[in-house]
Amino acid sequence: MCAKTLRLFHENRKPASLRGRSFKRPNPGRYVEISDDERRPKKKHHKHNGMNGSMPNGKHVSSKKINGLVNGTTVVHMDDEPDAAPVASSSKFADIQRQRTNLPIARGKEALLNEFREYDVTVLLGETGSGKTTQVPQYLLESGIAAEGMIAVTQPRKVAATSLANRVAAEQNSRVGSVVGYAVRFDERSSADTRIKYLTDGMIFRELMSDPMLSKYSIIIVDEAHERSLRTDLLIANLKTIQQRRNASSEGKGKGKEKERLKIIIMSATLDAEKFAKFFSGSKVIYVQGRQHPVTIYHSAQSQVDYVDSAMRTFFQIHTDQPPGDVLIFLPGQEDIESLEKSIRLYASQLPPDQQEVLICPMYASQAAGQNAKVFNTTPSNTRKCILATNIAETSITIPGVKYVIDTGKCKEKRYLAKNTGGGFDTLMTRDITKSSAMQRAGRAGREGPGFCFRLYTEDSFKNMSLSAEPEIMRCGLTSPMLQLKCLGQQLETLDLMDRPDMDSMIAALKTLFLIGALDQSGEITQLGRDMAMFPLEPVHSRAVLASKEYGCTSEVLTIIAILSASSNLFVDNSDQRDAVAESRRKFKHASGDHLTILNVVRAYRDVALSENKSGRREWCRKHFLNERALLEANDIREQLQQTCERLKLDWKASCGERDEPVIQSLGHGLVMNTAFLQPDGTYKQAMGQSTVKIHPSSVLCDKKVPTIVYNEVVYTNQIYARTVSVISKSFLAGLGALKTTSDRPALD
DNA sequence: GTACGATGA
Repeated sequence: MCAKTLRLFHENRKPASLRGRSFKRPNPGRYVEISDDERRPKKKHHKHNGMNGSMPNGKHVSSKKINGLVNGTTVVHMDDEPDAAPVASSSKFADIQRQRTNLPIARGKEALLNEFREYDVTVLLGETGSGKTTQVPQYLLESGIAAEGMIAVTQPRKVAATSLANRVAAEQNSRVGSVVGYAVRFDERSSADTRIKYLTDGMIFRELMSDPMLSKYSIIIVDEAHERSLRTDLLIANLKTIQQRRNASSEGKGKGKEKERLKIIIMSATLDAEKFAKFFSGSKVIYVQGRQHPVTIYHSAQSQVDYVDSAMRTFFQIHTDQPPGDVLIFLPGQEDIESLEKSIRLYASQLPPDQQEVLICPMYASQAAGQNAKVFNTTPSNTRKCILATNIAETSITIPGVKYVIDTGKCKEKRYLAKNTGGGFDTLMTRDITKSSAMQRAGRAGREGPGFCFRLYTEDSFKNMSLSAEPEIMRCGLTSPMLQLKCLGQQLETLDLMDRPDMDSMIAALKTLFLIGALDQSGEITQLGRDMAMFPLEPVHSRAVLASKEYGCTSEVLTIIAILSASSNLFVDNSDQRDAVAESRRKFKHASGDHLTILNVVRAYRDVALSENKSGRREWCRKHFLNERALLEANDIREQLQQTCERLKLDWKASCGERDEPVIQSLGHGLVMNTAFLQPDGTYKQAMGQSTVKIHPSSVLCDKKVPTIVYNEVVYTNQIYARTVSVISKSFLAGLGALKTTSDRPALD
């Protein structure tokens, strides 16, 4: 390959437009197309001499320019004014209203409303941000279709729910929390006046527990349904039966009962529409045309084995040949981001001095928040920003100024491997992205003007990609959803889902729930199980909290569980400074293992928090390689858990002082199936399963050869590793029945 | 002898 010219990109002959090509309408007669006739005129592309140029490593790359629009829309820029003044000055308000009427969806307003009036379920197709998510709820409210009920708009992510509510409140010239409100975990703004409520799908699923018919709402809009998040799938399944019951009971009761009826609107990207339409028989599919700046897509001519190296070469090709504009590179994970950062730095330092500077911004969820925020800083003059990001930049965060996207075509995906013993493993594997993901990534180049996307895979690879990701419910552990459904009197096994998970995963979840006492032998939920479902935690964790009552150590257990269930890791890890990280961790080390080590860290942080200000605390965390975000989030979680404890009459202040046994034994009640005993070769054999696990090298117990262990989770990489490990006494395990043979347990299948 | 895609309650 080194001798001959590497032709990286080739011409993509047809525009990758969705309309009429990739997207086939299953039944054209059922569709209403609402589009603007005079589409935004395509701007003439800046004429340049193709993409020819020599790369820093001497390799020659060439390709031709093509035209092509990626896919719909994105006209409303949610990030523009997330905190617009509640009562805007008249000119600003007029400006907002002008923007509203300029949206493509505005022209179809009356046609849309007619469909909403007529059909109980509508599937509304169009890209995220086309205006449908902000406008449709307002149209429904203003037209009176919602009657006296509320309109719920569900979102898979918290930031989306809050920023949408802010935007729509501004459009209604009101303050968030009055007519337009939102509800996400740890943050709610709504009042008796609230008619449009943006909330996370997890939030509305929780509401089912106290209001199984969701009677407050007359219209429920499920947005981003194509993402098929676990909670969206569960919500959709429930909405179907709720609607059947509500609309059946409101028949023949006259007009006054109109608000009891429920209307459902499913909003999705254009792929996969038929599945939703099929699931809701009698639904109407509506297609909303959107618009976006054109994005020119290049595919590589040959498949690229080393995508990090290709990304580096492509970046410099853009940097040396192309007009200003920031570059966004999609990579699967932190490791690749770090290695690409190094090589770009190395080559950038060798560029001739008349070249623009390169500013590299790595971006991934586990990175410190301050580092991630750097992408939003304005780029210094004579500098090109190069953002190296994971999937976080695909949906969650929108970065302004991006004109070029480099797409490696890879992402990481978690998968749960069910074991018939109850506990399974999570694995994280790098895999090819899907078509919808590829289009979403390309679309990131066309938010502010015409853009370019370089795909480091061939056009054939693109064609062979699956349409959209496998629904989350098919690839994750099910103990928590199964328990919540049991609480609602439902069975995951028989629920009318769009996709049903494997039997193995469901059996594993049933066994786990039985072993921790949430279900009895016949699979019925126990009182203990109902108490467990009250906590916003994984059942194995809520079991530990409940067990702490007998041991008088709820305070300690809550602290540990809050950290374990925070979304980011407490210990930051940086491959360069591994030794320093290990050294600093030793200061907090507790002989019994990682759980009490965590407790030591939180206690130390609390002491620091008493004497230091915000920056002092941050500095202390940085010095000790601790993720302050995890500590802050855990603090919020702990407060929420305390409230749940109060409802259950559980004294959350109960403390066992410096004793460690009570804490570990409480955890043991929840993590029964996550126990193992030492074998002669130094590995551990699971007490409840056949697998052999090793203690993860990051554990304080690694190489300590303690006889029996309890651990928070297993991750399968090259080997099966137990993470967050503590010593547990053998007699305690025997008492739990964890060392008995599997034949003692009743058959659950 | 070493993992860390993204979410959510």
